[in-house]
Parts: sequence; structure tokens; C-alpha cells
Amino acid sequence: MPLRAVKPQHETRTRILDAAEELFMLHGFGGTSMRLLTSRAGVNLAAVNYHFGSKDALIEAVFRRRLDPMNLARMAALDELEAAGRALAPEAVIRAFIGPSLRMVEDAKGGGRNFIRLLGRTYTEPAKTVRALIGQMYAPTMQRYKSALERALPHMPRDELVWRMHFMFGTLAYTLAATDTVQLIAGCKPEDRHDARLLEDRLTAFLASGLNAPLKTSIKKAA
Amino acid sequence: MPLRAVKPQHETRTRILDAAEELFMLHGFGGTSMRLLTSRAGVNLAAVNYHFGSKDALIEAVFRRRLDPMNLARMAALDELEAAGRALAPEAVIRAFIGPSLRMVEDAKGGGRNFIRLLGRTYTEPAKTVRALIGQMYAPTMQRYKSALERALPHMPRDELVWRMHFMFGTLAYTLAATDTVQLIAGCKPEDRHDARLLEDRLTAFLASGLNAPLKTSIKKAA
DNA sequence: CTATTATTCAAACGGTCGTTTGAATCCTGG
DNA sequence: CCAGGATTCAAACGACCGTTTGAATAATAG
Repeated sequence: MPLRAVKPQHETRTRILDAAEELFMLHGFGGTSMRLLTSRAGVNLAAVNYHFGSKDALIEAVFRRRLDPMNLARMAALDELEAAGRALAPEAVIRAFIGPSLRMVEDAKGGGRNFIRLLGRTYTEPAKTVRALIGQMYAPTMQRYKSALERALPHMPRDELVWRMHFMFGTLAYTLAATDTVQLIAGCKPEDRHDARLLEDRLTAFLASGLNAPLKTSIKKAA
Repeated sequence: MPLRAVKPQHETRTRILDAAEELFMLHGFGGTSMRLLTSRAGVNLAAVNYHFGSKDALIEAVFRRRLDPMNLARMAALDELEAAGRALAPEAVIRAFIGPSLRMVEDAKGGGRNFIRLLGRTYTEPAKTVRALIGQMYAPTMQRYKSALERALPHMPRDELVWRMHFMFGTLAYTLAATDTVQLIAGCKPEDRHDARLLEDRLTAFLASGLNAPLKTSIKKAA
């Protein structure tokens, strides 16, 4: 039994992914050069092209490493909810959706938090390729949650629900991305070390209430 | 009286600002080169540096041109509300805030729509300078709306209200920025040419309900 | 140990970036 | 009409970009 555990199978790959996660979050994709990235990761400049092929392929790998497990967690949470057999409560569906992302925020040491903030930024990323990539990775999960919310809110017109889901994703994306903007509103310093559990409660209350908002007559007419 | 009206005082400046607005929205700041920008605007490559000094100064000018009037409109809407003397309804405050931005979306020909989508993207812009610029231009308006919502929702704990305002800005920002993501959720084509009035109703209903969400016990305890 | 593959490395490539320059041209007040 | 400031223009500058190359080194299998 060796003192030193087995050498990580692809240490260089991991170092690159970690550095990319942090730097993309800080400076964006275009704003992060390969030279800065590789020097931060402590690897040679050519390593990215050797291990990933290109910068674009690295970007995709950064997303796949975290997004695939997160989508699985979202699917599993919904499976569990539906297996219970009871009628779906909108609150529960919301929690199933936002839970995995907020739990990743708590993982500050493992870099999960970096990724989550990167992800929030990327929902509005101008680069077409990145948006297409994200959209395609999200599509199946989106469809399942859309159908779940349709069952949880049977009285809601379909197109109204689509908009409210849109609002919901926006709230989550912005909350994850711009956790420093809160202090712009309040002038409050970030006293609370983001307690994810409390934030989940706040978000759920806000979103559940918004999703269930009474239908105005003007909206009903258009529906 | 000349056939040709007075020559625009700074036609080149305007052409540059218009092109910048559209291209920044499409490709981001870093993704828009001066060569593409100036050729799209039909001006010489050196014109941006001559009229604005630098690319960064151009970015600032793009925001100032639209944001200053929009903030004035938001202030005026709040003035009117408070002059009425009645108790402030949260719904009315929300409308006063989101109205000016949504009305700008209707201005497709004048380029206002381009700017609004650019603005939504920029809330989560990685570049520190841009975020600082936006934050500083928004701060006074934010403070007035914060105080107005405190009066409209007197029973709400202050820190809970700060978070809910955060959620509200997020919903608005995302809705303005990612109007094409709606179809990702629904697979629906963008059939409705964004009827701003209807969107305002949908948003107001969602946000008013979210801001007024009942306080969970766990939240109350933390407050 | 040796042969083979996998990985790292320094150096360079062509290209694009934002910006500057100095002359040419336009506009305007006297 | 003419002088002088404002604006436009083509060309070039140095810096940095993502990627490639071929040799040097490390790891592994026979």
C-alpha cells in the first residue's frame, strides 16, 4: 500500500478545468487568454490544445463536467417526487429544480461555486456557440420540468405558464450570477456567508408565489 | 428654407453609437472589433478614437445615451405615484420601474430594443469596468425604489425585501436579455411580436405576487 | 533493459486586436 | 475668397491572440 495514493489519472486536465472555471467566471471566455489560463493552472501553454483540442472544446468540457451531474440530480429529484404518488405541489417542483444548483454554491472549495456563477452568466452569453451548447444540454430537463409544472398547475393556460417558467429561470440565473449585486440595492455588506438553505427558502417562497399569481383579465383574454 | 433639413450635428457619432448598440448586443463587447463596428457604421476606422477617445469610452457613451433618460423616466413615474398622495401599491411601484424599459423594447426602429437587450446582458457582464459603470448609473434610482417599496410593504423585514428586490431585478434583466430562450422552454416559435403591454401585465402579476409572498417561519426566524 | 507511446516543453506562426499618425479633405467665420 | 480648425482617410504600429511544430522527457509494456 503506497504512502502516496495513485497519481491522479489526468491531473493536468483537472488543473486546466479548475483554472478555466475560475477565470471564465472572472473575465468571461473571450477575456481569458490561453496564456493566462495555462500559467494559472501551472501547465504548459500547449497543454490545452493537446488535451482538449481547442479553446472551444475546453469550454464545452467545463460545462459537461458539472452540468451532466446537475441535470441528473434534477431528474432524480423529480423522479422521487413523482414516485411518491401524491399530487405534485408547485413548491416541491421548484425545490427539486433549484436545489441542485444551490447545493453546488455551497461547494466553495471544490470549485462548484465558481461554476454556478459562471453558469448564471452564460444564460445571457452573446456567443452563439455557447448558448446553443447550454440550450442543448438543458433541453431534456426543461421538457420534464415543463410537463411537471403543467400537472402541478392544471388550471394555468399553457402559454402563460411558459412565460412564468421563463421568469423563474431568470430569477434563478440572475441570483446565481450576480450575488454581489445585492449590496448595490441595499448598500448592505455581504454579511451572511451565503447560507444556501435560507436562500433556497427565500427563492422558493418568491417563485411559488409568482408562479401561482392570479390571472389578470387581460392575460386571460389573450390566452 | 433648404430642401435638405439641417445636417445632423454629429452624424458620425450617432452612426457609431447605433452600430455599437446592435453589435455589442449581438457579439458582446470583446467580440465586437473596431473594424467590424466602423465598417458597419460606414465610417473610418479611426473615427471611434477621434470622437470618443477609446473603445471603453464608446461603451460608456452607449450606456449614457439611453440609461440617463430611462432613469429619469423611472424617477418621474415614481414622482407621479407619490404625488397622488394615496398609499403606495406594490403593483404600481413595479409598473413604474419596469414600464420604461418595456416601452423601450417597443422602439424597434430607433434601436431602443437593441439597447434593452444589451442592457439585460450586461447585468451579468464579467468585465469589472462595465459592471461598475452600470452600478454607479443605477444607484440613485435603486435607492429611491428601495425606499418606495419599503413604504409599500411596511410589514416586510428589510433584509427579506432586499432579496426580493434582487429577485425582481433578475427576472426583469433575464426577460429583457433572453427573449429567445422562451422558445427553448416551450419549443414555441416567437409568434407574438413582443407585445410590450401584455408582457408588462404578465411581469407585473408575477413580480407583485412574488414580492408579496407569505413569510415562511424559517425566514421569519432569520430576519 | 529496450521499444513504444504519452506527455511536456520552448519557440514560432499567421492573424487580429485597439490605437496612433500625418497628410488630405471638408466646413465655416471673417 | 481665403485662412484655420474640424473631420476623414489610408497606412502602419506594437501587442496579444489561439494554434502548431518538432524536439525533449516521462511513463509504460514486452
